[in-house]
Amino acid sequence: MSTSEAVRRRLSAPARRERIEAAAVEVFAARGYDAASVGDIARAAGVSRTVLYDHFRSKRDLYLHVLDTQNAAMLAEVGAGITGAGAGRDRMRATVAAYLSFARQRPSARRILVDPIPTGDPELDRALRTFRTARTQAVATMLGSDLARSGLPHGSTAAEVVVELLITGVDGVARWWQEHPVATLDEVTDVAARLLWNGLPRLATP
Amino acid sequence: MSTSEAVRRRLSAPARRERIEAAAVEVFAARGYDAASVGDIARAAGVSRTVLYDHFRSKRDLYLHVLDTQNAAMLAEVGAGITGAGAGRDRMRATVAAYLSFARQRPSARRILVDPIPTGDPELDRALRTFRTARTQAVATMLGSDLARSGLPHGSTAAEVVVELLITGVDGVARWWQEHPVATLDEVTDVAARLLWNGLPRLATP
DNA sequence: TCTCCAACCGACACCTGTGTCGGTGGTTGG
DNA sequence: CCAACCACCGACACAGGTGTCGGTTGGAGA
Repeated sequence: MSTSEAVRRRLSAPARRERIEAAAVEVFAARGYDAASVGDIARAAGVSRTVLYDHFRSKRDLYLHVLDTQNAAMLAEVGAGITGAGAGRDRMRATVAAYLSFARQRPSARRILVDPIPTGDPELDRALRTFRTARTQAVATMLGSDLARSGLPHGSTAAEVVVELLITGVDGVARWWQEHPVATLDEVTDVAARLLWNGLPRLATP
Repeated sequence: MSTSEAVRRRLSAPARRERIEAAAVEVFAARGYDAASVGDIARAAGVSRTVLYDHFRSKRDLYLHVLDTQNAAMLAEVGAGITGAGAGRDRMRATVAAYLSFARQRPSARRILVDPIPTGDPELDRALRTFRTARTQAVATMLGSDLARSGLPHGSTAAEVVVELLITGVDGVARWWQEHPVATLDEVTDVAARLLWNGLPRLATP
């Protein structure tokens, strides 16, 4: 232990790379892709600007890499929170809780992945769209039986509208929660899940 | 009538200003504030770049003006579509229909006003936040009686969560509709309103 | 301890965008 | 018809961003 981690100035390439990615997540989330400069990210990573180019081909390359990593993290974390079994109602509640929990712990990741950021770059927009449709698909299959029971066949307009409203609505709640952190996960989850399952007039019924 | 409108090259100041604002709405919506350049907007308005500075102090000034105008238009159009009277359920349906209709007719306005665009500029972000809370307030008062009947007092956490989920969820549907224009306003409105009023398992019941 | 790889950086070239200024010519009221 | 106003523009100065290159030095393996 001749060189403690705190004193070490020169990191190994993977470690530095990881720090750059972490910094990039924050800066991209805070300012958006276009407004975030490589200089900002490098400074946040505690390194000179050119070091970034030793690890990533370009700013766009870094961004795509960040998207990939964060999307995988989100799928893993949210997916793990969903118990496949149980009544539809409990499954819904578990999913909402998992997403809200993830969004609370990694607000920057949520923002980068979910908030619609127009970049004008075809490749970047395509990547974001791909992630989004994957999420939609996942939710659609999760709710498949419940939707079918309500007479909404898979792929129908009505089913797609329902799924879209669920996803964006819950994400909106996540955004609200981020700005009002006093509320507890339980109460927020409860209200959201009950609204979606019972409807507005029956919110009080469990 | 020596100079017809089609041949006229030199517009009056207000007319030119209006065209610049219209072009700015499109460009800002397509690329976001930071990535949209004054040159892009000027070209879209069919005019040289410097003309823009004869009408607006700066790019930021133009943006704030655009936000103001579009927000007013949205409030007017959506507000007009809401019938104050009627059962809570019908009021909800009318509001959803009004918003979806607006979003369909003016997709760029919807995008600029509602999609969360991080600019990093305090004044701009503050303006957007102001518009957003105003919208939230409007929806909250509209649903006030229904929320109270469900035991959610005005201003409570639960009430705010419900309102947030409604707004963002319906906006998500608007976004979906924009990318799937085949669906009719009636069916989309119907599904969204029924989901929010009846809950997922009772979607089929009218 | 010595050596050598690679993590790191300063300086440079280039591009794109914003905002300014002086001038030019279409348009219109007299 | 003509003179003055003002809508319009080209060219400029400047700021800030991206990506490159050659050199420097920490630190791990011998």
